[in-house]
Amino acid sequence: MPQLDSGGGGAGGGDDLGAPDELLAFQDEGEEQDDKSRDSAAGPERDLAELKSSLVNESEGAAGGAGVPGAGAGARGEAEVGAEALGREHTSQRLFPDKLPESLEDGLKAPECASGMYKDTVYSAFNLLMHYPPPSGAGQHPQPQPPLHNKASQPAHSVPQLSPLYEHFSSPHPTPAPADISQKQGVHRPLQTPDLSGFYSLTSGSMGQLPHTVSWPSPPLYPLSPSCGYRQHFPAPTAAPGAPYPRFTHPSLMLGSGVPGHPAAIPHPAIVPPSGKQELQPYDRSLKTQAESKVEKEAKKPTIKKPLNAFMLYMKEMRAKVIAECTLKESAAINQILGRRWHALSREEQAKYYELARKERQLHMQLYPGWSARDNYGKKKRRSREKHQESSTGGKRNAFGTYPEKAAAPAPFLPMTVL
DNA sequence: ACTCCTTTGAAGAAC
DNA sequence: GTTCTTCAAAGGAGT
Repeated sequence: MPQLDSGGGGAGGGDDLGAPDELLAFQDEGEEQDDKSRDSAAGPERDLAELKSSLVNESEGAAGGAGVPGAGAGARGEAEVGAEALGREHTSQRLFPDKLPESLEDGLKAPECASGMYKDTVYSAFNLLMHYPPPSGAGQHPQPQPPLHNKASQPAHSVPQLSPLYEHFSSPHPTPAPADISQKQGVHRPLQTPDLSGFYSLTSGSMGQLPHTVSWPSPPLYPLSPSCGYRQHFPAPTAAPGAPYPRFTHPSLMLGSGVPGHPAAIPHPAIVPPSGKQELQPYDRSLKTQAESKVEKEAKKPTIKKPLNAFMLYMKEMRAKVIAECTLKESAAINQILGRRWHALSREEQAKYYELARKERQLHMQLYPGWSARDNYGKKKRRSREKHQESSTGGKRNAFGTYPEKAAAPAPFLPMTVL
């Protein structure tokens, strides 16, 4: 179990919800980090960085090239020239990871590439918002608010919404919890732990007081493939002059009256109609017979989604950035890039997401005590077994998410002592 | 309208 | 205990 500080006693207190898989991840990352700390002469570190770079570019090459059949036209257009060549290079890189083509290496280390990745990495307040919005309780505004999670209301390149856990995680001063967060959704909720109470604490008013940016610690520079080798600036109509990063005003920050104690009436994001569509309006519903409506009610019983894991949280935050930087729109390609970036993160940075995910799970468990991931089994159509087996045994990763290359060289256990 | 793609992590099922 | 499967997000592409 990674020795994650729970943020000033935040999530500690005997909470043992940490996933065992986190250990594996941290073992891998930990080895790298320890190498870094042991040898600042940049020998092993450089090798590792290059290895990571090769991995990243391997996937990005695939994303822009044949690896992703439907890769976005933009990505293809920019990366196509080098993608195939890169792909060939990568083959040799895998075999000889310590030998990175000089030209590629230079390209990867180009300042403009690095700057495009993490230089502006920011945890904007709204960026961390509302994955688990505060359930409306006492003092709730009587007028229903428009749903926040309506995709149509969210511009394609808007920054994604994340949990207030993120806020809590990032903010040293979480606001106190509202008196009652458990009066919605008809779900019995046991007592809240003091730790969790803060995660529902962001009223519309208090959120408005949050700083617009919360910075990560300086992350490692991340090399960009040619497909992401340039920087596309964010359109920033609300950017303040001289601000290092555009200021955004997220709609959710302006919900309700803006008065503390008036949380907006936002449905829990983990609860969605099976179809993902809006429920019928009362007028329409009245046209249905009772039997029909009963059947529909059964069919439309809201689905409680799984809590997001660390990587999902990371993806949710970074997706918009990758889209902007790489002019990619296809999620498959973006996810490949994000997967590589995830591996390129330092373990301290990953630890933040693991910790956040752990709290998400804890919160989810408290919100839905009887819920099981099994409840959602079968609600998606299964993929063809052949394809899935191919992907899991075809040299990518096994069921534990480890890659064959890594599995061949098990890393020694290094206790997690970050934070 | 629905499924696939693609990623990692978590959890349940199957052996 | 180990291995396999499913689902979580995302949105373009294909059926």
